[in-house]
Formats: sequence, C-alpha cells, structure tokens
Amino acid sequence: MGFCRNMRPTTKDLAEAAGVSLATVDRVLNGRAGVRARTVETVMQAIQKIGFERNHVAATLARRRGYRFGFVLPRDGDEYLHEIIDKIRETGETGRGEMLEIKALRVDDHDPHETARALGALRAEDLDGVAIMAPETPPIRDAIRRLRERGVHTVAFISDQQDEDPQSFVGIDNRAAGRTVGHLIGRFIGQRPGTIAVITDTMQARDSLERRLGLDAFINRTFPQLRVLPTLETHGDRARTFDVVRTILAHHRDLEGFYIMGSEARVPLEALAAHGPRAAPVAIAHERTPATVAALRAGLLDAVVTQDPGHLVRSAVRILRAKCENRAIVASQERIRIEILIEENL
Amino acid sequence: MGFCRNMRPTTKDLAEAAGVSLATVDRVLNGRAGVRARTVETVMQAIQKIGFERNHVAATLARRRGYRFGFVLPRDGDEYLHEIIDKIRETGETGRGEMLEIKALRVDDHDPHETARALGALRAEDLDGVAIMAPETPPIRDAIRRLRERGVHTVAFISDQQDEDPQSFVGIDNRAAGRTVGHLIGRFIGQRPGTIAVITDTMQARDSLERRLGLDAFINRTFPQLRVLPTLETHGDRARTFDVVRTILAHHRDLEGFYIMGSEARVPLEALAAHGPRAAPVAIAHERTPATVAALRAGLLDAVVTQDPGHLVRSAVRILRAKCENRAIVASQERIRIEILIEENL
DNA sequence: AGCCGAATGAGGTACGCACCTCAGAAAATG
DNA sequence: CATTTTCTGAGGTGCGTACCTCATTCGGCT
Repeated sequence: MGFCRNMRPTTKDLAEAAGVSLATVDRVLNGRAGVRARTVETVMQAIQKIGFERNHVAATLARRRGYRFGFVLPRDGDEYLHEIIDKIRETGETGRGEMLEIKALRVDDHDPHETARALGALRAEDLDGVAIMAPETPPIRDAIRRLRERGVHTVAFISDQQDEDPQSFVGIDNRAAGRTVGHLIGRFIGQRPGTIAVITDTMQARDSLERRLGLDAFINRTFPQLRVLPTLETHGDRARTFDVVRTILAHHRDLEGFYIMGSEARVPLEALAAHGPRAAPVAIAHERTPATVAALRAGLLDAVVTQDPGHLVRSAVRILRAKCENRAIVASQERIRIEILIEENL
Repeated sequence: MGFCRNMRPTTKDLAEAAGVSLATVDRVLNGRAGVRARTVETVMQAIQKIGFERNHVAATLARRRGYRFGFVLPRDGDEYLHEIIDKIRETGETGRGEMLEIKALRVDDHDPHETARALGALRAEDLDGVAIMAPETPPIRDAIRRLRERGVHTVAFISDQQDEDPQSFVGIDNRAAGRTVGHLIGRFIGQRPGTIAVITDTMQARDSLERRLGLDAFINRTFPQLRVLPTLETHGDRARTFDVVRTILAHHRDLEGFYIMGSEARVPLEALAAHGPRAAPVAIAHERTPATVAALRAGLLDAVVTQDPGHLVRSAVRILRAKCENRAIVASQERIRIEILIEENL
C-alpha cells in the first residue's frame, strides 16, 4: 500500500526545539496551568518554527475516551423531526468507530421553563457537548449560559439563539430562506397579480418570524403586484389546519401562491390536497420529508426549500468536537446551504 | 470534561471470546492469509456476540502512516477547476491532522492517451488512492483498471466512468441536472412559446451529453411549446464563443432561454453580457464560481445549477479512505446534491 | 505411521500522545 | 536572607491496534 514516512514533528521534537521538557509541551498544548507566560511564548514560537501539528488521531487514542454529545429536541414533532432523529442515530452509529457517543434528548417545548429545567439537569460529568433546538427565550438563554459555565459545550441547532459567537449556530439564515421562497413564488407565478397565503405552526419561533420578514421584504420590493396575506397559525392542530386552509381557499379567488412556512408540512399538505390537485397555482413548503417529496412528485408542490438534516447533524457534531478539542473548524464545510428542491433534483 | 468509560470490547477481548490468539484476530480483521475458513467463522461469530467494533483511531495510529491521495485533474480549466483545486488544498490542510496527504495532479486532457499515460505512471508505492476527473474513453478505462490491479484505489470524480461499482463515482447525475435545468427554464419562461439555445465547450464529454439528454427529454415532455436548438460548441475558444453567441442572438428573435451547459461559464457569460443585461430572457448556467455568482447578482443569470466542490472533494477522500480501510461508507453522506442557486440563497 | 505445509500461538515493539507523580529549580514573597 | 509559591524536568504507564518473528500444532497426504 505504499509507505508514507511523513516524519511530521512530534511533541518530542517540539520539546527539543523549544528547549523545554515533554511535560511542559503537554501543559502548553492542553492549556494546563503551571507554565510561565514567557515559556508558553517560547513553545508557541517553536511550534511555528518547526511546523508542529498535533496528531489528533494519537491524541484521541491517548485520551482513552471519546466524546459524548447530546441533541436537545422538542418532544412534539412530525416528519422533519423524525428525519433529524434518524440522522442523529445514523451519525451515532458511524461515530462509535471514532469514539463518539451521540444521543437525542427530547424535552417538552410548550413551556420554555421546562426546556430550561431540562438543560439545567445536564452535567459535564455526563455530557461533553449539546446541540440545542429550542426557541430563543430568556430562560433558555440563561440555561445555555449556565450550561457553558459548567463546562458543557453548546451549539444552537436549527433555531438560532442569537449568540455572540457566530460559530455557535448550525442552521440556515431564515431571512434568506424567506427571500428564496419569495423569489421562487414570484417567478413561478409570472406577471399575474394575485394573493399569497402563508401558513405556519406558530409565529412564536424566530424561524417563522425571520422567514416571514424575508418573504415580505422581497415580495414588496420585487413583485409589488403580489399581496401577501397575514400569517395563519395552526398551532399544530389538525382540525384547525384544515379549517384555516378551507377558509383561505374560499375567501381568496385570486389566490396565486400558497406558502407552508413551518417545518412540518404534512398536515397542511393534506389539507391542501383535499381541495384538489392544484388548489393553489403555486405552492412551496419547507424541509424534505416523505410528505413534501410525495407532494413534489404529485405536482401539489412546486418547490421545497430545505436544509439537509444529515449535514446539520454532522456539522453540529464536528463543531462540538472542535470546541472540546479547542481547535478551529473549516467554516466553509459548516455553512448550511439553503437548498431548493424540485421534482427533478430530488 | 466528564469521564466516559466506554469499555468497548478490544481485540484482546475478541481474542478471548473467540478462543484464539491476538495474532489470529489480527489476521482475520485485516484479511491476511493463513487462517482456516472455520477459524475465520469462529472469530466472526465472536465479533457479533460481544459486539466488537474496530477502533479506527487506534488502527490509524498503529499503522504508523496515513494515506496519500491524489486528484487527477485536467491541466486546462478556468474558474470551476480552480474552485476545486482550492478545496483540494483546503481539505489537504485539514487532513494533515488526520494523517492524510492530498495533492492535485494536472494532466493534459486534450489527448486521452496522454491522461492514460499519466495514470500509468502512478504507483502504489507513492499513492494509496486517486480521484480521477477525465473523459470516459477506452484508454483511460484501461489505465484505471490497471491502476486498480496495481493496488491503487480509484474513484471517478465529477466525470462518471460508468463503473460497475456504484460507489466508485463522486458527482451528480447529469441527466437529472439537465432535467432540472429544463424545469427551471420552462417554469421561468412561463406559457410563452419560444426557442432555447444551448452552448457548451464540447459534446465529447459524457457530462454534456447526459445533460443535453435530460434537458431534451424533459422539455419535449413538459414544455412542448419550447424548441431547443442544437448544442453549440465553443471548444474553450474565446473568440469563437463571442461569435457563436452573437450569431444565436441575431438569428433567433424568439429566443426565450439560454443554457450554458459546460462547467466553465465565465467566457460565455461575458459574451452574453456584451449584448446587454437581458439579451436572453431566461439564462441558466452551471457551477458556482465568481463569474456565475456575479451574473446572478447582476440579473444576467436566473439560476445556477451546481454541485458543491468542497463536498465533492471531501466525499472523494472519505470514499478512498474507506476503500483503503476496507470498510463501508455512509451512502447518504456521499450523495452529491444537484443544487439550485438563485440570488437569494447564495 | 510418518511427513510436510498450512494454521496458530506467544510475545515483542512501535505509534504519538494524555496524564500522572515527584523531585528539584526558579521566582516571588516576606 | 529565608521561606513560600510557582515552574519545570524526568520518567513512567496506558490507549488499541499493526506488524513482526519464531516456535509449535494441526490436518491431510502418501
């Protein structure tokens, strides 16, 4: 298979080059206490000079343990949540070979205090890092801050927590997602004036708010002949969803666009389908799930704007790991893309 | 940071459970010769029984060397090729920490025999695996076959080599990409009948052929009122490109769509721009590059259909690595997506 | 039964680092 | 100056595997 005498400098070489002992090199490399600032500087310079790079493979092995990461997710959810949980499981299985232990934790998301309490129960003894999917509210923000102080690394997952650190969020720019939807709806509708309906679970979540803002800004600027109706909330209720959809379709004869803004599109799609194949001329939803894929195939949806759950999960794990090992990440690899799906690129 | 006594079974445990020695376990795990079939079976069962999983971290370390991978790329190319080379460099830098050495090799792609010769010069002593971006021709196919026989792992990169093994290609389904473009062009044009122009470097490459097939099939079926002109080849020549574009625009007053099918869109875009901001009502190109991004922003392009170069490179590396270590890959992670870019989701 | 090659065991070294202890040196303190 | 505190060095052990050698045993053969 070919030998590869990389002959990369090791910690031993580094110790020699810096004129210190292995113990000191170890202290510097791992940020342990008990090293004079001047000595640290000496070692740092030696690192530069000989081009030392840590061997993460050996380090992980020597640490004789892997990392334990958790994903804090809402208890209630439909298809998209299950896609994510699936990917967490999948990533967990692959990760075992690399000494990773990954699991999903479900918390009640109706009450932010409940979520905050669940976060408060997490200890650094059990978990090295958590990815948190939760609405941005003061109690949760505090809980996250305390979690960090306790030594547990965190990233905001899908729902942004407006962190000062930009590398602490794994997800898309929802305002851009809203603009993207606006562009597609507008282009697909064409020149005709008309009305666009927007439906979502709840506007409590930042995600929905941002998407709506992006949509409005874009439509008003680029397609002034289109009118976007106020957002209708279903609160995840099936009967209410059917009700809302029926009312919209009945009251707006000039309905040209239908935007399912929440991430769980199954029930709204069923409600839409109940009114015939093309109740709304142009329909767009979010997230790739069995329901949205089927709807694209059936022509019920024109496009789906989504973020890849597998990418999301793997990215969160990579970022948490990088934080644990106190090293930099490849930003370009962690940028989650706003994907546009149509029937042809599924 | 919290202890994590995984206590995963080790090779030692496995040896004990199987009632064999460590040496035998090693022979079985690494597929070395000198083990009776019955003994192999015993060990396999023990693996199942105690739930043994190899520790890749320890294995990589013990192997005391990493892997050396090469990317065989054409010498001539413009922006997209540079994006790819950039990502190869970036991945190489990150990979050094994981004992990977990755480099790009440029070969003359005008003559397949030249490429084949370059592949013939690669030896397992210098390289553990190569990702090959080259047209599918008999000499190259043979060269790849011989390369494998010599013990060098290979994957086809971006350009499919129609391999029997589906896990030997990293790239998109170009026929689906053609359909995707067809869908977008058709929807963006709307109901109007009209003509679509198609321009590319060369139809010699499978990629272009497949894209064209996908486009034609889709347009004929779904938008019969649109007529797709024969593909025009530029052969990478700037003057010829300007010429071709001028001729098309002059001769087709009903031109509604313009499809830049090759992966290097810079020169065609310049030629198009020379005729005013919206010479063609709907224009689509491939691959995200500075030129296509600028064109999207300027409104010269309506959409860009692309495959992420970073994902491509990392995926190729992961697959090559998995082949070297003789293990399975996560198929879903390696599926390259056909991405649709518009101004809003850049 | 005797022979031979194939199969297996025992045991070692190495990989590059984390993490530990303890003694001794250097620096800061009074 | 003596004493405390802070730094530093030396050296060891272990992580889970790869890879090597050499001796031994087994199975199938004549």
